[in-house]
Amino acid sequence: MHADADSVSYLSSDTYGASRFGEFGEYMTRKRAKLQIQNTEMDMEGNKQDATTRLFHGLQIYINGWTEPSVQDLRQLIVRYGGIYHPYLDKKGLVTHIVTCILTPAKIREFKHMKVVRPEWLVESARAGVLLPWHNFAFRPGERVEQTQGRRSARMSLFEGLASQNSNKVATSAPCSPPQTPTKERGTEQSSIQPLYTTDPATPEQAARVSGYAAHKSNLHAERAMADPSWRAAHTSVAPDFIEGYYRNSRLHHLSTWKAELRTLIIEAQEHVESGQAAVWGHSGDGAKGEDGVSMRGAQFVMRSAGKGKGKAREQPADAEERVIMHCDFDSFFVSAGLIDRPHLRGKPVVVCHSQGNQGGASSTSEIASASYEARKFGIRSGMSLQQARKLCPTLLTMPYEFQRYKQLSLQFYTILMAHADDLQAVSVDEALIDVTGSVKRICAEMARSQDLSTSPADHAKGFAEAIRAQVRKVTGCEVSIGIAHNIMLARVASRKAKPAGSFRILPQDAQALLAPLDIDDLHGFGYSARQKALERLGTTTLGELADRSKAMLCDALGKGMGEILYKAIRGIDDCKLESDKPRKSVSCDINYGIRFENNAQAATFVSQMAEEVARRLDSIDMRGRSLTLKIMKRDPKAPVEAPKFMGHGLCETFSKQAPLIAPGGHATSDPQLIGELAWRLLKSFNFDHKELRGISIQIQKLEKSAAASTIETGQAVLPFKSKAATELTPMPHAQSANVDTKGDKAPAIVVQPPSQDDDIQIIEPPPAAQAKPVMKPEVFDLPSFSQVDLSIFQALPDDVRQELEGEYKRRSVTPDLRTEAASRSRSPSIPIMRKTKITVKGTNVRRITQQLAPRSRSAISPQKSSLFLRRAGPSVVNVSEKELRKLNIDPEVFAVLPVDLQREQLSAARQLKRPGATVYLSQRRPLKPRKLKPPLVPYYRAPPPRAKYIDPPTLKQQGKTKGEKLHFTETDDVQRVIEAWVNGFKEHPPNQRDVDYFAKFLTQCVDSSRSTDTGVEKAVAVAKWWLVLLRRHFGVWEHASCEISVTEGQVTSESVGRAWWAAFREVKQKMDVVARKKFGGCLSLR
DNA sequence: ATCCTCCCCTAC
DNA sequence: TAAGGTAGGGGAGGAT
Ligand SMILES: Nc1ccn([C@H]2C[C@H](O)[C@@H](COP(=O)(O)OP(=O)(O)OP(=O)(O)O)O2)c(=O)n1
Ligand SMILES: [Mg+2]
Repeated sequence: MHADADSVSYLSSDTYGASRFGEFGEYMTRKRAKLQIQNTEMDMEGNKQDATTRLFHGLQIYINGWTEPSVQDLRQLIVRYGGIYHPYLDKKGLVTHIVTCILTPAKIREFKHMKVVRPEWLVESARAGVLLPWHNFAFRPGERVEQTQGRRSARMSLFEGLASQNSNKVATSAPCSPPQTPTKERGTEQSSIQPLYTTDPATPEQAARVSGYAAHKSNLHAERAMADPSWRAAHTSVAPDFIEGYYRNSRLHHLSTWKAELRTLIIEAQEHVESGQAAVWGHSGDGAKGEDGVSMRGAQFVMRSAGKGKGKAREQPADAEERVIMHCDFDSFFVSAGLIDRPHLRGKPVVVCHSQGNQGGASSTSEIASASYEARKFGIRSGMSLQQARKLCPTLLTMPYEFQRYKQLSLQFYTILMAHADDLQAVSVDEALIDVTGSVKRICAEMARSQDLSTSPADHAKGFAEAIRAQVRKVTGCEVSIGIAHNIMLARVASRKAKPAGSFRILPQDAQALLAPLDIDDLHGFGYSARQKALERLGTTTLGELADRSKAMLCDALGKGMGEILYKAIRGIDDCKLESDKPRKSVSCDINYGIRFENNAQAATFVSQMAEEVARRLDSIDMRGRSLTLKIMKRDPKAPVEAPKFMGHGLCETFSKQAPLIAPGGHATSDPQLIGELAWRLLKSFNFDHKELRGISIQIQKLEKSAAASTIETGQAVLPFKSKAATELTPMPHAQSANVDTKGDKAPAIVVQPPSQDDDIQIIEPPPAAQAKPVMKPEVFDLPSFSQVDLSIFQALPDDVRQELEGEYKRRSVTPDLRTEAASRSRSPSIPIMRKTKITVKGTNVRRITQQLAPRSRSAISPQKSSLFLRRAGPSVVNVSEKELRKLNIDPEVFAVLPVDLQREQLSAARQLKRPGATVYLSQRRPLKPRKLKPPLVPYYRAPPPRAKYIDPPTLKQQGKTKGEKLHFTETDDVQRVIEAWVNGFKEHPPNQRDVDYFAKFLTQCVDSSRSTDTGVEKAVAVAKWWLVLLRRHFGVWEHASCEISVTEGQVTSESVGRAWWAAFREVKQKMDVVARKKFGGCLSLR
């Protein structure tokens, strides 16, 4: 597809920085030619999309009895043209028209006040390409015509409204929309009820909107199951491990958790950039808990430039109209992810839900998380129950959840976005807002210079978006769509317009016209309730009609805040800024599913388990709270004991109560005991019957950073072990055998080295060692405590610096025990010890050095410690003057701490680079000023893209030791060199399995041979980390790729090579873990 | 006016 | 079988 090639040029030209995806480079020379093509194509983008696919938009049709054409055909027709088909008439409020050929007298009476039409209406309208007046086709029983009046209010859909400026998308797709604002299936303005897609409505009002939902009916499956005491004991809230199992399977839980994690990662990345820490290398060990690779914790992103710095004023206010905001969102994310391993299902109606197999599907209340665009043509949406969907499409196919994969794809996605964005707001696992004002500006400037073709900025913004899309597609195999505009609200509107698989830009001057046909709930933040208020109090819900209401009127109807937002939105205005750095304000744990208690003790136990869960979450982010809110869902007296939804809460009344949460000293707390007791007290105060409880939520507010955040608690973990063996994976039903990731080892990796293009600098990657990350992920054993500081490095510091550091540790009541590395705490992770304080010794930022000392860096740097670091204050061991270093923008202080080989690497790269514009990440002595223009980069030259030429690769054995027996790399130094040579030698080839085995054997022996001493393990871990560093350096992007290694003959791509290396890595890591588990009861953490 | 509590709403 | 979680904006109405 040419779009691909063209867009690639945006990222790969020397103008924007070569992409790390090697093959992009080959496009460079053809840049201009391609631009021509691109421009031509864009001219044609005005092509009208087949607007007829929205012909029946807003229609909700029930087909009565026998018809000609058949019901099946009519249903296809309806959904094909954007209408909604109702298999039942149980929700008359939803249905706009009844189609029929024959009516019994009873039916005639029943339908007297409804719009009853003949099938020809649909057929003829479809043929005409326009919706004909329905009354011309009104059904007349006998001779008599009962003329129902009313016309379909032409509520334009988002897509109709924008049809004429459609982007390059596949034209045949049905419209789509997010769950809360589904394509407007509601019909007329007077009586329409908005369908709600959920499987378990909590109020009668909601229930009335759910098609096929009868609130008074019990779920028979559930009744039967609940009648069995042993089943209850095992599968409801009284089961001992209910919470764990529940969360493991809850998509919404994962969604929420990922979002919070992503926000944290973004904040961390910003902090690093701002502190001059540029690229930081860290990575995840494995999800410490049974979570097993689902957590994003430990991942890291590298931000291209400091976002709107906290505190610092944003450099250019950037004329509001000049901002370029992109809303990037995967197309049917869960489905797309699932299709990666199921290419045969592409193009079919598919959904992701728990219920698998087509057996129980007919009556399944399983909720659909995501529907393919093909499925959407049938009217299937996120949130629907499977049974409901099956009625709409009997041939519907299902796929299971693959949470781990979603996480991986998301990290890859974010990594790419981070490389291009000036600022980024994480919206969801599959969705982000990015500010690319600076990038686009640069592109425009460069384009204007390099060719006198004066193309408009719009073209470049769109081209840039396509380039990003192409890159994400290449790395993830999934489509994202991108909406572009000068503010967030419009970018969101644009992205919906862009879907699927497209991009779309809204220009300021077009905004109002584009918005006019939209409905109020097409706007982010406006949903059902706002729409109802607008309808009731203002008489309309379309933006065009609301445009003449005064601001006061809107505020009156919707409240001051929302009214003003709407008033502006209608005019294309949105002042909201990207929120990339907002701190969390609450932490909660909600469970409103499967709650069924038979006695008070069970309820009490459950509450205390939930309290433990919240406490865990608080600890994991080093927070404590001063306020607790308990929220309860209690069965509505009118509702059946067993809700229609299997184990759901059904119709409920909700209650909440807040109370101060106070620890003994009057302090904030995260103590599970205290939280549990308070929550239980509050629950009891309601005096509810335990049998009626259907949902419980504990929420902690008034958060404070825990004091322990800067303290080191003593704990047990000495080595970077996981505290507990990775519980065995529950492999996804469809787990690929080749996918190592789904086996025991979570891909230890999370750090995808982002392609850092888009800047006027050639691609360089950070030398892993150089950016050892100081900030430890708040993870159980991974603490940047003093005790973990590499003493050899510490001691190698100049005296004054070391003393200052010691003093600082002491000051923080951290007991620096220079004799042992043992101390470290078990839980509450810590914060970078010197996060807030900047300590300076002789003009040197000590913090940075401290960071170099962090354990992660130690091992990331290289397996060998002392030998390499035995140099001190001097500029470096390598023969270079401090002056030259400074000239090269290398901070001598930091340079000094690097291992020799990296010093050399860095030096030669910097020398080779010697491009004036290049900023070196280490050069942050000076106030890093030009934030966007000079993103902190690292003077590490990245090898050119793989070439076709074959290089006889060295083998492990060649490298050093005699082959076979007694693997004696006694010197880690040797091992390091061997690995490096190995990886370097095979950069363009997958590793030999024999070498992998050999290496695995060596490492497992290291682990195994260590008994009382930890030296063996330490060595093994260090070596593995070094390997990891090398792999990241060369194949960073593929780290999270799924692992099927499809090395089809002859087809050796950089991707297949990368994947093969990662697979090898995981294989070895797994083997090491097996031994480690046996010996130490835990996995090895490579943090 | 401004806060606090108990909601409701929205989003993914 | 199924796994309807969560954080944050905000409004109504009472306490201050
Ligand atoms: N009610 C919902 C809505 C979403 N999701 C999950 C599954 C989706 O794949 C993912 C992203 O949500 P989107 O709203 O972005 O929907 P999709 O990505 O599936 O489709 P699209 O973005 O193309 O509209 O979140 C969910 O589990 N339940
Ligand atoms: Mg999406």
